[in-house]
Amino acid sequence: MIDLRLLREDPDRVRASQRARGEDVALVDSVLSADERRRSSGLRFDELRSEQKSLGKLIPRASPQERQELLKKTGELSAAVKAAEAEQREAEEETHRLAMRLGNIVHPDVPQGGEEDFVVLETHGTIRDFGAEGFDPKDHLELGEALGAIDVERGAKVSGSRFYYLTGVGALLELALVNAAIAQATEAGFTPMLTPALVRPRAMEGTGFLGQAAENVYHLEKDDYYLVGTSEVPLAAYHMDEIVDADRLPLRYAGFSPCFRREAGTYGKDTRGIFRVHQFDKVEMFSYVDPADAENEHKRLLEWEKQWLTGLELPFQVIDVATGDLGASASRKFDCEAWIPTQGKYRELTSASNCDGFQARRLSVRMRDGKKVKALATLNGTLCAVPRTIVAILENHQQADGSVRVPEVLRPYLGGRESLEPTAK
RNA sequence: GGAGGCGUCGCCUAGUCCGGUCUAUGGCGCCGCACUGCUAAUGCGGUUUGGGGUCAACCCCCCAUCGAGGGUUCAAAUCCCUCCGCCUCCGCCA
Repeated sequence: MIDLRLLREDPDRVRASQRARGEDVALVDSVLSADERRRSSGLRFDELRSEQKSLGKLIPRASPQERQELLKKTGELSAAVKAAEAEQREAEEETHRLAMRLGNIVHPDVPQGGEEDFVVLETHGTIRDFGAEGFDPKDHLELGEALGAIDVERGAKVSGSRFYYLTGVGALLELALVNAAIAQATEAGFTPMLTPALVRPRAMEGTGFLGQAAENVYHLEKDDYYLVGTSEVPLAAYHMDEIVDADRLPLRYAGFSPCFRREAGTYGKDTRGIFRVHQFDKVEMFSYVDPADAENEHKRLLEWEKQWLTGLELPFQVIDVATGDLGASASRKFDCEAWIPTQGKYRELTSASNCDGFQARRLSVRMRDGKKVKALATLNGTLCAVPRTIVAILENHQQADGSVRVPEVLRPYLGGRESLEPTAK
């Protein structure tokens, strides 16, 4: 939810933001008028209720005639109060319902446009020239199958398309990645967290995933649980309804959880291998900070992601995601995209979002700064989304003989192994 | 799945049987002031959150808030109903 006070003071800014996102601009005025109705109906209720209370207090000590009179008056007031209360509540719900549909205010530096209009901020690492090395790179699935690391056929047999098994060294590789990622995050001061994968509607809605993103969320109808698409959800909701003392900030958590995504509307996209799947594990960084520190924290998250990818020796670029591709809750988003040799392009591996107070207001997470209580800022950034990282590692570090070199940072977590070798079959 | 208990403004807690004097008690913690040669002790005052009014700001005022929602009533922390959460015991099961 955006700051309604800001909306009242500077509606044009909110309109501009909605327009940039490609969302309904008229919604801004609907929210404004609903909010005005909320204010005036609340005022009326407060007055009536005040009168009713003060008269009611006189009743126990009143003389019999006075009592008759008072009962008559308060009886009439009672009906009026009920009506006013109903109207107030209705206006409040309407305001909330409409306001929840507004996306976050977009940061002024975000490039305008859609998915293709991102701006490349940085490029890191060197793309290998396989031609010069004298062989054609194999794709991650071919490599993974030869290593006995990935089994998508049985994944499909058991669970359908976009499911997979990680087997043998594939399973070990995931565990190594997760351990290495958690180690890096812990070193940086994050608290490691294992989080629930099933959450209630409020957590899902508060994090901003039940808007346009709703079609990509699994829902267990019988129990009204949602399967999280990222541990961002349980981490954002972790401090729901709490007031955090300013001197405890920043709070940094590194969540590890399975992630579930319906991938609706992606038919035919990335169908081969494990680049785009319905279930995967991910290590996610999540920060609660003072809003004044949010932009700096955003940069810090990005730096940790770059450190991670650099350690894995992957060539990648950093992009500033355009307005139309931000998602509801981010005011700005940096993605790190790793080079995928067989696709000949950079693909998203990590994503760092600054949500400002958007999630915090929806989830009622606030901070106490001296006497004042205000919404704090939340940010999140991927550290390691396992399958995509495996894709990038296999393809970028493959050797002519079909083996895969293990980057040094991972070796301690793979029993010192320096390369993954194809299994004889 | 079955039985019982509990949920009060940071934490603990009084109040609920018997509706109004609850403007929710007291303690701890915290903040301010005073005092003492110093951080201690003591005294006094303050200290839920949200919405609104007024305001340059502070102050002040009003309304809501006793897990959530409904009901009864002129009036609900208190009575009734539903739901949620936590705890204990039993059964079953990783």
